[in-house]
Amino acid sequence: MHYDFEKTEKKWQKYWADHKTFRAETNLDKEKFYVLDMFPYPSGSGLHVGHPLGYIASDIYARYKRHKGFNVLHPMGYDSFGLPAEQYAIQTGQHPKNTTEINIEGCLDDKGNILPKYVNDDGGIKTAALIDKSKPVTVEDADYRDHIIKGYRRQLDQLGFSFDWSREIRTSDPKYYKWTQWIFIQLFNAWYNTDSDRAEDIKDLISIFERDGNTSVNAACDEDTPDFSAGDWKTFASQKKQEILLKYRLTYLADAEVNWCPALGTVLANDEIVNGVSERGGHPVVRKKMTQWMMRITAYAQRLLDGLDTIDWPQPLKDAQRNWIGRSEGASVTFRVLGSGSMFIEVFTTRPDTIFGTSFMTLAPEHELVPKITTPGQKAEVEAYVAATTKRSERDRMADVKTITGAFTGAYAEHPFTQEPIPIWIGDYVLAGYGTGAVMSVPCGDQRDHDFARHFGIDIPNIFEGIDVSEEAFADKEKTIIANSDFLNGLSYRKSVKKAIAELEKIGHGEGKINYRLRDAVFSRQRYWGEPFPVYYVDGMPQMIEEAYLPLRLPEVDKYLPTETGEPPLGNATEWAWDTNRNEVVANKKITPSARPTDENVTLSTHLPDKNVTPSTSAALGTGSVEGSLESNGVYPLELNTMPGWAGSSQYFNRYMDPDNDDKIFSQEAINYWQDVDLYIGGSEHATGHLLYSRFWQKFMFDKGLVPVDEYARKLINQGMITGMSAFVFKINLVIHSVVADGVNYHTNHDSSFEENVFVSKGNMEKYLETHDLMFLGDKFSGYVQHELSTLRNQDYIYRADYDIDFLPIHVDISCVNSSNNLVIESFKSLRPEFKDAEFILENGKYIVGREVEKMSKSKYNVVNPDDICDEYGADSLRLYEMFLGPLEQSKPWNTAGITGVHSFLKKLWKLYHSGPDHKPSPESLKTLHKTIKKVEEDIENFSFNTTVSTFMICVNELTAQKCTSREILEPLVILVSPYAPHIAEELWEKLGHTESISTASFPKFEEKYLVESSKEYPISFNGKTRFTIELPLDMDKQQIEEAVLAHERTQQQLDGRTPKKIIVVPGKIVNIVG
RNA sequence: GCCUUGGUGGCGGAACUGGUAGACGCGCUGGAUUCAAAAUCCAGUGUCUUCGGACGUGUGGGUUCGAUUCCCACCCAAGGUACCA
Repeated sequence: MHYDFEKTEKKWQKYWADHKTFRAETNLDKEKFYVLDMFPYPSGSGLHVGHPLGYIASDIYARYKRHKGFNVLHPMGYDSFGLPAEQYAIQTGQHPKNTTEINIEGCLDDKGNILPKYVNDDGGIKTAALIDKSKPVTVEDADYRDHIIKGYRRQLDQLGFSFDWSREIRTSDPKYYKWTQWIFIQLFNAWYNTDSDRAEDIKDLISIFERDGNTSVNAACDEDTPDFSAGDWKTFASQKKQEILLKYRLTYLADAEVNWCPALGTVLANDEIVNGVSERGGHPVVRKKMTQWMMRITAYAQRLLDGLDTIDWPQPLKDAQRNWIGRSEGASVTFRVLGSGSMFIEVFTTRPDTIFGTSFMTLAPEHELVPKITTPGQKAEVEAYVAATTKRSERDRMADVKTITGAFTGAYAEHPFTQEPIPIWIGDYVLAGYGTGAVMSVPCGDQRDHDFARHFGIDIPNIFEGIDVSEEAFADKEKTIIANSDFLNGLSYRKSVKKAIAELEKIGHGEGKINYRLRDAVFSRQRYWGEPFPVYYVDGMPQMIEEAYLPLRLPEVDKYLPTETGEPPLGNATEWAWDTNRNEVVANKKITPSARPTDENVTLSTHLPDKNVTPSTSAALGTGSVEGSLESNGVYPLELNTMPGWAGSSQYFNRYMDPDNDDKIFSQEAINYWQDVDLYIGGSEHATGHLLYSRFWQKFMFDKGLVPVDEYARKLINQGMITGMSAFVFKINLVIHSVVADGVNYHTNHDSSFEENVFVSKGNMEKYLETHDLMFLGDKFSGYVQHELSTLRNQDYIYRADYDIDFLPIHVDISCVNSSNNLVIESFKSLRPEFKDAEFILENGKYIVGREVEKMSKSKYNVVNPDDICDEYGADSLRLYEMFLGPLEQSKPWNTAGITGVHSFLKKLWKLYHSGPDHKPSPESLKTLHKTIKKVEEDIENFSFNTTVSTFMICVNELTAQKCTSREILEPLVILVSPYAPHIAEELWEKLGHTESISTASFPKFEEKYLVESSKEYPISFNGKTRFTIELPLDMDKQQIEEAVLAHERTQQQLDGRTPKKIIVVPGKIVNIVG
């Protein structure tokens, strides 16, 4: 009976689905274990072999925990809002809802036939259902399956994962995003009390305002929040009160400097920008002021930092988050601007101990005081400089950090201690967005200040004892001893910082302060395919839709682009107004007349002084009628922005615990039982995005008393990338150039290049590069070169003619390359028609391609599809092989050839269970089994899945050699294997006579007694180098071992008459003879 | 520049708290089986060698009876981050 993996795998996948084997239920009698994967964005191009790596690992762990008796929650879903579906919609008009559904469900039925709803009347297949849109196909085409989207679900199912699909969630499903909107409302109705260090209800804040005003409130709020008394509060109009409350809410509207990406027509968060361009598409990003929803994540900066100490996450990931939050300890210091009366410049410094070394101050060019303090004489220069910096893009400024630029404002500040005047400069090395946008410049202690001072000829006073600072700033805190600094003289760094802060506080010029790099997160996106905000505007002020009327569903639109007036795509909707009487979405035309957006009232600007605010959300910011107004009919414009991609992923892990609950985000029973994620597996690219935002929301939910713990994932593992083995052909790139003499001058012409495609085999290319001999590049080509050169050289006006050759590597599809790196030229030509006339220069009759490890991607033609691997070797082989490839967290290259190793292991395993009747096990077999149990259990607990696979191989090799057919061995063994290769395990389990699934069979118990040995092969080493081994009984003591070893003939031979100086005996381990 | 992770055969990778470096698999070589191929099975496979052995875990030092493992300095690669005051 041979191993028919196809039949076996289909059979058990069906069994698991039919019997709902992996359905998780709250079960108070069993200990819970929650294993979570980062849910995927279902893209149309499907999975490649790299994608399932983490899912396989988590599945193994989940299955292992079931064998260990845990009640395991192992859910899966889709992060299904996102840009690709929207861009596809813009191109084709297909509704993102439909393409998303097809990407998940696929468009085939169980038998592989295309579903009728994806077939057009003419028999063609609707484009959304195609992988390759360039090839229209019909159902009659034999190979249509190659062009059809198979669907994420089907691709996942074929790998035999033990997901509880009854808990599936999709972020774009209104039943799910209802709760994303709900959390948004909770955040809106909350403020952060710094005294209690938690989020509290906004109603409580209003009570405080009514009682005491805001002067006694210690809260996370906007910088520009004015002070007011209880009396003031009572006199404020409703609108004014709402404006003030917005400055405290955990999600708030503000006109912020945002990263605007014109090409994508949307703003981007900091973590969506890489090297100054958009992460998606690489488009330029500019700074722009826009009114946007923001998340007050900065309120949680310290707790996000502290929480990292309590969770078992990878060090690099924790470091990335710490870095991103960027806490620095220091002091804020205020400097009075001389002759200005009461203007002050506030700076943040981490080195208050160096305050006596301040010889100038530098403001960011955008600093608000710049126009106010600049003297008439310096005005022209300063304005020119400010104008020049504004023109430079963020990217230019980043790229060019070496050039020192700046301008003197003509103004002076007063040193808080010495009262000396300090010149105030502006310079773009000071960033407006960090700290206060101003620094006290201490050139002796900071290299940037030093460079600036030297460049502009400013004094460099020295305040360090015994250090020369004329050439370079001195920043070594540990070696610092302060001098020339009045009361700080002679003190170390630590002491002088303390003392300086104390003195500053005494004179009211500063205080100890902690500064964070973390900024509040922009939460608005000018896109269609995202969660709508549950927000409408009355009188320009945002109002929340009542929870009972959620979800607010995405409206239908004609097109998915911004409107002609520059509004976000939702501006195209004609039914997008909120009727506050009927609590439903109604047509825009019903909006209260005065609430309609007009050109004059588009800004929310009563508290927003800046004139440059872009009305990107003009309808959203329209003036609604005042409450109780006579003309109000209660219909108001809805918000036109949608939420960013991370909104839906910030609480999904909790929703899985109770995914169908329509009354609550989740029941308290469910959250109290399942608590938190025990193991979370996913990519490290989410370090400063999803993994930070979700921790923030979890802490908020914790403050609200909705979740029992404030960190949601105890352990996190970043799976490494599986890279592809790209293959290249090398195209000859020829340039012939000649130097022309016209009697007076010489100039170089690039006369011609070779237009034909000639590809040189790798060996020939290397030989050419070594020898520069044209014969390695083929007769035709070298003939061409010779001919061109001699033609040129025969011309009188040519002074010199020569050529350059280099080789352009071009990716070839790895399916055209065999395991010996030979190119199958015919398949290459048929896949790439543009090269159908290309010529190939072979070596030994073959074309050898170049290989390089690269990220797997379609554009690199190096993608390996798991479907193909499953067809040829089966899911169990694929699962084992992905684990066998190397450590989970490491990145490693895929090499399909190697899979035969694990595949033949499975065949050997199968044979072991089909080779004879039950016998009593031999002691050797028991030993083999128990050392396997021990090792496998240790390895799984350490997530060392690659070594487990080797252990299985060793075990099966040994049992085969022992001709073991004993049930007492084979039954525990198949349980060990089951998490890794579940299909074959179920089949063999059934073969052993079981009628129930193996999935909850109890994990075998390791028993030491089978491993006890009576003797040991002692390695005998001389000066640490092992030379031979001697078998000795284990019960010998040191003395006996030493005697036995010294008496051995090979020892005498090795010593060659010398007397050993020393003999180290470690019983049970080693003997080392020195001398 | 800074932070993090890593560097072991032709390749992927093993090696527990310092104790026989190269497990396991791929590839390669030879053999068996076969009309032949595939599949399967057996043997070998770090380098050099005067066949005694010598040398070998990025480089150079150190600690130790003994170092891939611990310490110091440096080199290289990958990822993150950057005028962060």
